[in-house]
Amino acid sequence: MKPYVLIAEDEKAVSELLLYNLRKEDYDVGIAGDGEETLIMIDERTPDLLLLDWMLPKVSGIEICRRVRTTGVNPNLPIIMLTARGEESDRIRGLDTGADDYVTKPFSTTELMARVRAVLRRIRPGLKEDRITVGDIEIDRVAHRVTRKGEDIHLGPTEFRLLDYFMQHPGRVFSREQLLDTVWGSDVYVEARTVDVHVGRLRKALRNSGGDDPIRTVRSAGYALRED
Amino acid sequence: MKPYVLIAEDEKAVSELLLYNLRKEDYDVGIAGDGEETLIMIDERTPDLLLLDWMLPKVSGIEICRRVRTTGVNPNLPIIMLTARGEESDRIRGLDTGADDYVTKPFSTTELMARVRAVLRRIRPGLKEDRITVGDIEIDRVAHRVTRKGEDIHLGPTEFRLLDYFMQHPGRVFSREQLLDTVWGSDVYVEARTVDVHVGRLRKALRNSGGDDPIRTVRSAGYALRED
DNA sequence: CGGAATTGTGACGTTACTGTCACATAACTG
DNA sequence: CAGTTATGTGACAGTAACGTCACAATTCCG
Repeated sequence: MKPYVLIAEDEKAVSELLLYNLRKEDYDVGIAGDGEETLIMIDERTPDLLLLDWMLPKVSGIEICRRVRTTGVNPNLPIIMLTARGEESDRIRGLDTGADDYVTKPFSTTELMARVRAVLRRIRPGLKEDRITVGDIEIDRVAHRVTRKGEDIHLGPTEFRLLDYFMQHPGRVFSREQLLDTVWGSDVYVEARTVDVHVGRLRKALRNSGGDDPIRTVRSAGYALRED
Repeated sequence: MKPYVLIAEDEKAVSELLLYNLRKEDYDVGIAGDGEETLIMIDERTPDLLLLDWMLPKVSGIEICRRVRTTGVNPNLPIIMLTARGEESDRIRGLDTGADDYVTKPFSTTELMARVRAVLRRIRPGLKEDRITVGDIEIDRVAHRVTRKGEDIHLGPTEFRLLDYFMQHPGRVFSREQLLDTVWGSDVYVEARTVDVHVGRLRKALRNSGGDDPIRTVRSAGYALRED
């Protein structure tokens, strides 16, 4: 199951940047805009990680941190503090209140994501990342494995990437050119018709494990994965 | 019992400053001056926390970090990296290698102490076991012994580490580069194809004790251990 | 130091994947 | 319905990846 990361952040721009990047790394994400909301959302579903702004309306980040540590459902809930302040006294206060890590705004997203991975790896060692299920098809991007109705399906590298891409955007139609750009790479030149052949191979492989064709041909537009 | 903190730091001034402050906060403290010494001291008495300089003579800090994570007596040993470098790429590399936290020199002792408290306060769930079983294969990391269906299997050091790493992440595919980084070490250069040969040897050894090939080749991606 | 064990690497045969063509089939259009 | 356009698919040849072997280099150990 995907790790659930809760963002408690007042600034819209920051929280949406985080949302975007966390989703890209395949986490479940929730956003709380102020302190009260944060406490409620933690109660509703215990996050695996809390990205917590120091300054939050209504209830401050540091107060939330303290409450989680002393009274929360999961007192060990990993917390990464976000703050605009850089003064040392505050940093120490943040860590001593029980935050596991501390990032100063403006932060680099790449670095923050690395910290997120570091914290989550600690909490859930051997975490199964990156699994997507659409209908009866499941793709495990880490194990590089595809199953349909539990049955294993062998795909070549290109077919795998193709399916992977479709499954990241179920229902959406992609032109042959788009698929070539993203699945093949923008720097190689191959005929557009090649996509047809590989879609055909992918279909064949998926058909072998029962069920009907999950790929929809959209005439004069491209292909899409059925949402189901 | 007092927590035992091991300092691995080349600079005398820094390590003595740390020693002084850690003792003041009532920790047991050990000091290792270079990489080799660090590895020996970890063997002698497993620390509760390692303060690890990035640049160490003989064996680099990052290499020690990696070894602790992949082959150490306690792969979950908390590590705080100390470094003079501040470049982002290094910071990320440090975190991704498995460091729990990261402090840039010159650091404030008060802040570092706060981080030490933060790390030690944290409870580490799911300590890595001495023994792992995947399918009919069992690996005993303490006794350095591998069995399949009860039968003993002799593996060379590299094959052992390779299998160990696979078994820590069953099902997950690793590229040759990843395997070289983690199993061989980030500082040695060997051909990627070397992995093939060792995987071949591992396969052969495992096949000898009956059963079929537990290692899955993922074309153009790498290798993985079958989960079973 | 010398033999044994372990590890690295070039060579080579084999397999699997890929892109393209040619033609068959299906879908649109008027 | 016939012509046109778009799509499906088998065949094939070129290529890259793979597994294994043989041997070289290195390390280990007495």
